[in-house]
Amino acid sequence: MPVVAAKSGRPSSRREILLQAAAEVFFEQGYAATSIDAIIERAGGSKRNIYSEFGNKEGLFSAIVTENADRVLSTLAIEEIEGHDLRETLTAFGQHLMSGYMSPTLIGIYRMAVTEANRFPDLVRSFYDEGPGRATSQLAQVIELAKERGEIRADDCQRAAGHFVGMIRDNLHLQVILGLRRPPSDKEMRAAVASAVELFLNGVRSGRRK
Amino acid sequence: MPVVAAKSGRPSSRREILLQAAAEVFFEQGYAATSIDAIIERAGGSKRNIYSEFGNKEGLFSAIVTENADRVLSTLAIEEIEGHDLRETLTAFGQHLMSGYMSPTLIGIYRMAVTEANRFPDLVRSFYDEGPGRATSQLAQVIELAKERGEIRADDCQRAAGHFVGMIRDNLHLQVILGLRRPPSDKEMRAAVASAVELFLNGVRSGRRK
DNA sequence: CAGGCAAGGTAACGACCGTTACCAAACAAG
DNA sequence: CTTGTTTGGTAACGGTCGTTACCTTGCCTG
Repeated sequence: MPVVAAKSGRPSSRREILLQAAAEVFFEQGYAATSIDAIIERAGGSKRNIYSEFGNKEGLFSAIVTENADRVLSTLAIEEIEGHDLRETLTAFGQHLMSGYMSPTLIGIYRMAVTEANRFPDLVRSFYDEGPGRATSQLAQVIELAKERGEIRADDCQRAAGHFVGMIRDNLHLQVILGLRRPPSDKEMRAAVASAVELFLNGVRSGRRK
Repeated sequence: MPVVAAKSGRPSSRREILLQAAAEVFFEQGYAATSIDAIIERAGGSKRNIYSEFGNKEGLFSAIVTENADRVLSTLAIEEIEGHDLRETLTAFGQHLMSGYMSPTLIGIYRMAVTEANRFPDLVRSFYDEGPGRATSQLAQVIELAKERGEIRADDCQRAAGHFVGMIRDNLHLQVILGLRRPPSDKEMRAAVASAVELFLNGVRSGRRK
């Protein structure tokens, strides 16, 4: 009775194809509006494939979210907490953050997380914790260190970090999520991040002016 | 052949009941996962009601979004552009903005707009334009005036306004949208707005320190 | 080569959904 | 009271969906 976790050991290329096709359809149509037939139409083969590999529709969805999320959310992390220059660290982190948020995969997962929050509360919870939540906490550490070095003043570093990631998302992210515009180019992203960093730094910096 | 705009003149209380019940179910389950039966179960009567009043499911959905949005999005507007003190204006505006964003109605519409963007592009477009878009533009005007008065320096007022509304949404809005926490209390909202205003002002202010 | 076994395709089942045809009840007009 | 009309409830229809039973195919083993 292979109900659970169908043969996760074998690295099947078929599985990858199914996941890829399913992700595309899910991201376009949403969970409820996506039919297994539509996925198979894109992936080839038959429905029997999906039910052998993932059990059912929810299993397929969970697999997509967890596997893609693990891969994409890790890019939101800061690699070097101990950056020498705060402005450089913020800029680099902001760009990482923004290109992560703007990636098609994260856009798709984000969209689904919003509407399927009631159906998959655990998935959504871990999505937030390991993505935006962790990124914000890491940034808060960076800010805390800069505060201890006396470079900035901040009452609540966690809150300040939240403000920063909020500025990074901005209306740009909202517009992309709503399908009102395409993701920004690298140049646009750099400009937006630079502007946010400037605003953030000069609002938090203790002494000198640039 | 009453296909269009079924008798919009008469102020029917029945219509209000249907809209209310439908909004609740739509907001909870999403568009695709909501059945007409589920709405009727909550509103009473029979499906014939809905099809007489709204034509079909899409018509019902459009009615919900437009009527609710008109009412809620107007609260995002700034009443007095010519505020005397910038900090006061930003604070008042930020609180308006945040309580608007956190209202159950806007949360629900926001959730649906995200996933049904492909199905209702015009609705989503006008939702953004008349809501976040207009709010940001109005704020940009306020900032522009303050800049002309020499109170602040800002390269791009539209962008700065975007940063501000981004800070207002913050992770709080994201968490509420994802169903990870309940909307903040008035006290929490005031604290978050005050913090954002402080960060924004000191990053943009030309001369003095507080 | 023969036999068993896993994998995949086909088609069907039962449930549900949006929509509408049909009918009964309420009501207005004469 | 009678008749025509409008409103609202019932039930059914066509279609789709998730899921699975059944069967064919090809492969592995002896």
